[in-house]
Amino acid sequence: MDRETTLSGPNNELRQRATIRDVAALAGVGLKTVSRVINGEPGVSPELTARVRDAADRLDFRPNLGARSLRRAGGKTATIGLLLEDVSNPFSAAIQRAIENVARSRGVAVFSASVDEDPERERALVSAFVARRVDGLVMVPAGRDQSYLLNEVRAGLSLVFVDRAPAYLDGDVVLAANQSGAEDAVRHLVERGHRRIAYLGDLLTISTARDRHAGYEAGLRAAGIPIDPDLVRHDLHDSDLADAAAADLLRRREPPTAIFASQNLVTIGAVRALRSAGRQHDVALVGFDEVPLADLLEPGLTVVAQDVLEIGRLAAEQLFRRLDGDRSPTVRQVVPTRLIPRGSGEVAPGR
Amino acid sequence: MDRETTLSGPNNELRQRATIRDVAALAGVGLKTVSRVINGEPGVSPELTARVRDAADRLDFRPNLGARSLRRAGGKTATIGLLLEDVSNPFSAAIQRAIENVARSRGVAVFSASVDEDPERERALVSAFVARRVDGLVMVPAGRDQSYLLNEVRAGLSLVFVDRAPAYLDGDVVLAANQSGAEDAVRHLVERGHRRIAYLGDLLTISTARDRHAGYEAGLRAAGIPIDPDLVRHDLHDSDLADAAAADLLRRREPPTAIFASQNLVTIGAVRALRSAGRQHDVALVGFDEVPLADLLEPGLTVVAQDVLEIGRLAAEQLFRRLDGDRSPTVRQVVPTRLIPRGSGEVAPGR
DNA sequence: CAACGCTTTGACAACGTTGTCTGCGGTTTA
DNA sequence: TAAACCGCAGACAACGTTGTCAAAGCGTTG
Repeated sequence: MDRETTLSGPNNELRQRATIRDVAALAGVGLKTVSRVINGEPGVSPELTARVRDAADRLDFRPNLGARSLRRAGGKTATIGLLLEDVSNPFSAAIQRAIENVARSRGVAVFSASVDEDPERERALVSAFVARRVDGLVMVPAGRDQSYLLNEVRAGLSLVFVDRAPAYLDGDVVLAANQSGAEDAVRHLVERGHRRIAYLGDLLTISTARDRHAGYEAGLRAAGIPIDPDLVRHDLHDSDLADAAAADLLRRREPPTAIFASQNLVTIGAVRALRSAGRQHDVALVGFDEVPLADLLEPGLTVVAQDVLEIGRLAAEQLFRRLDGDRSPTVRQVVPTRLIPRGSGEVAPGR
Repeated sequence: MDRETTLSGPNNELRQRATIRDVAALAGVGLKTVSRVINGEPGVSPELTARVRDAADRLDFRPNLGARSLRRAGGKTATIGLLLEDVSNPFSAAIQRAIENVARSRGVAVFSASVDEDPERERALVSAFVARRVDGLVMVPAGRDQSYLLNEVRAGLSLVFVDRAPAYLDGDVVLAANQSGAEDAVRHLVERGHRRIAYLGDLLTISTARDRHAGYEAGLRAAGIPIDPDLVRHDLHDSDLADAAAADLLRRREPPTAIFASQNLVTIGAVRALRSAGRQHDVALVGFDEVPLADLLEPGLTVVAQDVLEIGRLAAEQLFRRLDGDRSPTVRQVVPTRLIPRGSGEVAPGR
């Protein structure tokens, strides 16, 4: 078979993309008639409809959505933007996928971008998406102040926050039960006899980290265990920092008998530190958020799992509800977490 | 501090977004003058420039990029599309991130979408992106025939393929050294004395899977080992299928002493099967492509790693080269793989 | 048979922006 | 002193599409 087509062949002249005008000319009808056929509007005779369809096919006509949304009332672009922490981390990736699924069913295209915890980048990306007139935005806020978005919202932008609540702005949010999930983790450890439970947490600028830390403290308080500030480490934003912090804790005179790691990468760092010290079977570990292959480690990794796909799905649905005209007061949706025991969280206090 | 802003407050009327016309009116100048200031074109007096800037700020003016690209010559939208297998798998996510990094530096926004190995969806997504007039597309082809893209390319769309070569279309490609990487894996196992080496592979419709399979066969041939079709399993597109296939192989009368798993999820399935059978220290395993936490498993997982970020980066750079007007013949860039021994691939043949 | 109504069609303006071109003062040059 | 030129400003058309409206054709009604 000889169907191979080559871009450098003689047929390579770049002909302009056909417009509605070209189609009209070829079909021998007026512009508006073509427009009507394309949009399936009624009131065009079967004969002309066929002629237009044929001409459009022949010219490989593709309506220009940009031009359309410029003209159409409301100016919807059937496009949304997604601001994530980092598209390549599994949490962000799962959110993105869930949102894509909902958007797909509505013929809406999705821009996505990584904010990398940089407030300036957050603003720049919002600006870039607004310049492209996205209908709405799903975002994980990074900065400490989202009030700058008010103007956009007034101008008609719909907005839903995921994973973290916005600051200085009232908006729809979908997030995990961070505090109660962290409390569950601590209770789980306390029930197994632990009293020296360390906390390893992400950047304190991140509201989710603060919530989980609050849950950690609440869990200890509920058990009547005093909080030992020496067992608490914040601002561990990657797994190397977490590894180092955990290693440091393990070297203390009175090391913790259990660790609560409040995030993905932090958990991985803690696993590494325990491995290096050969303590993975002595010191208990519960992580917040699922880790890939957690069940294949030894011991299996006990985690407080978030239903990330559900969080993404709810966020997308809330966004589309707003896009469909829902003007009711803002909503805060909390998705429950689930503690999954796999071994590491069931290690008893040693000695 | 009382900066909290509420979307349901009295200031909530939706005022239209300001246009260049509003800015011109407020500044008391002509349209074109505003346009010049926005675009930093020379030839506007400092005084008027200041007036326009001020008016634009006051109205929170954001130029409409859609309208701009409609008018501007060439009609570039500073937007590209990305078609991946599934944004939520680590390979796709890494590609996406690498491409975003390059696009970011050029002020280009990125649409992304998951094709899920569905050729119809591939076409639908291309269509959706073309309708939005993306300047270019980076894609992992899913269907068996990409010749339908020729019309788009003629109409000026730039196109780069990643991870797999297109079929029936000549286009730029960036991919890993699939065949030689697979050969390396087999050689590694042969050197440790294995002769019964199983192959677990992804869908044969995927060119990458075919290439890796070819590498597997070449590796065996080079070692003078006859190919045993009973040790070869294709079309394992998720880790459950791979798990089942591996379990089945292990139950055979003459089980393999080593397994080559030709893809991410397949490798994970194989790990699970070895674990369930308690054979992870008897049967060697080498996977193609990195697996998260591979170093934390026991034994550590030996893999042929692809430099995914590099692949993504090269693809994006090639795309932008095309967008910048490069019309040279199409290029095929092959990124070398690297075998990372971590334990599972160094298990000696048993008994 | 005039008046009306219905269906089908297309001319035209407009969406927000920028490329082209012309106009206006003022200066330099022939 | 006229001619040419400069720097600056804005009027206008156009990009590809759709909303509005009017016209044309044709049948129905009083």
